[in-house]
Amino acid sequence: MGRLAMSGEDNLLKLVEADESDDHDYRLQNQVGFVLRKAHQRHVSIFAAHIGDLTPPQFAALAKLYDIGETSQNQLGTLIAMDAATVKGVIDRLKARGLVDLTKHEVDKRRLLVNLTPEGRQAIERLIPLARAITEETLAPLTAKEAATFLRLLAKLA
Amino acid sequence: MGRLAMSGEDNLLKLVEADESDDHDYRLQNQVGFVLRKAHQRHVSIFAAHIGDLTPPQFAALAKLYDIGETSQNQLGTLIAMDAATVKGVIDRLKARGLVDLTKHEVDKRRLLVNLTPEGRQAIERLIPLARAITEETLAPLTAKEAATFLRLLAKLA
DNA sequence: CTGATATCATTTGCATACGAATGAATTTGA
DNA sequence: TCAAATTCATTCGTATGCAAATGATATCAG
Repeated sequence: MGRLAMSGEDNLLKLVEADESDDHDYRLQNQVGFVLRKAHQRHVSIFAAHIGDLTPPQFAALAKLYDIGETSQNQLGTLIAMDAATVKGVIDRLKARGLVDLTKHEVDKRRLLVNLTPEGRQAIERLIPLARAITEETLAPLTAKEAATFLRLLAKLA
Repeated sequence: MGRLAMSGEDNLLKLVEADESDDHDYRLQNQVGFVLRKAHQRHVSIFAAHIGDLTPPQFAALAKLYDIGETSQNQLGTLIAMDAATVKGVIDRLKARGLVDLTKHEVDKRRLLVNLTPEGRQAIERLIPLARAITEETLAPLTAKEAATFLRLLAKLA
């Protein structure tokens, strides 16, 4: 690995100018972090175009609750990759909209149990078909084979 | 495309139970947006471990200025994929730390020109080698061949 | 049993990220 | 030329995202 944009020629010059040329070989556009950030931005934009009244993290919380049922706020955060501070805000907003409700764990008084309300269940069932379309549109620049490869490699990175 | 996690068996049952089974086939972990978000989180974490005193967006701004020299704030935002409101905050913080300076465009009085200070130049030259290491570590779960494939497909998505 | 640890949740502070509204300056087009 | 449209920058509001500190509760070890 190392230099990503260095042609085969001009090696002598590169050696002579060493540091400065080396730095200017660095291209932001080729760095995985920068492109990852842009790809994520594009996906969020596609998501918003299909589902305007819910953010991807809010959707993730509902979808996970629909999948596994009642859990503690912290456990839910672990499952959808949010730290405690972030998940609290997401759940608070879902609660304010009546999509989840919160109850204290009877045995372990530290825990806050989160569950879908009937409205929340209805919402996620309505949204899942849209989410399938969002995934498809996000992957649309790739062929089916490329998409499969991409998802496999992305999963190894995440 | 469509259903991502449906086995070949149970098709009759699926048809009978239709909607409910269909919804429960949806797995958040397989959705490109969710995995993209997690991969991005992991990269930011690796970045922070190597470069603690600068965020990836701040680094991107410095790297781009180092690459192209003075530009307007808006143009810089376009080049590093940030909207006007976001880039303003990033530049304000870099200015507060003395890494960039701002001057008014003499001809077009709407524009705010951004440039590296000597300290900013020194900082980015020091950081670029670390950024190369960050890219390598982020891609470490992949073989060299996989990494090349991944970057090619990711670029098509972004 | 009890002091040390660990876990769950909350709060605060800071940094993206973006939509929408606003104001200033420039460019366009009839 | 001059009104309309566009561009650049700023501000406000809302929503992640994470580190660090705090408080309440639970578990563990001696």
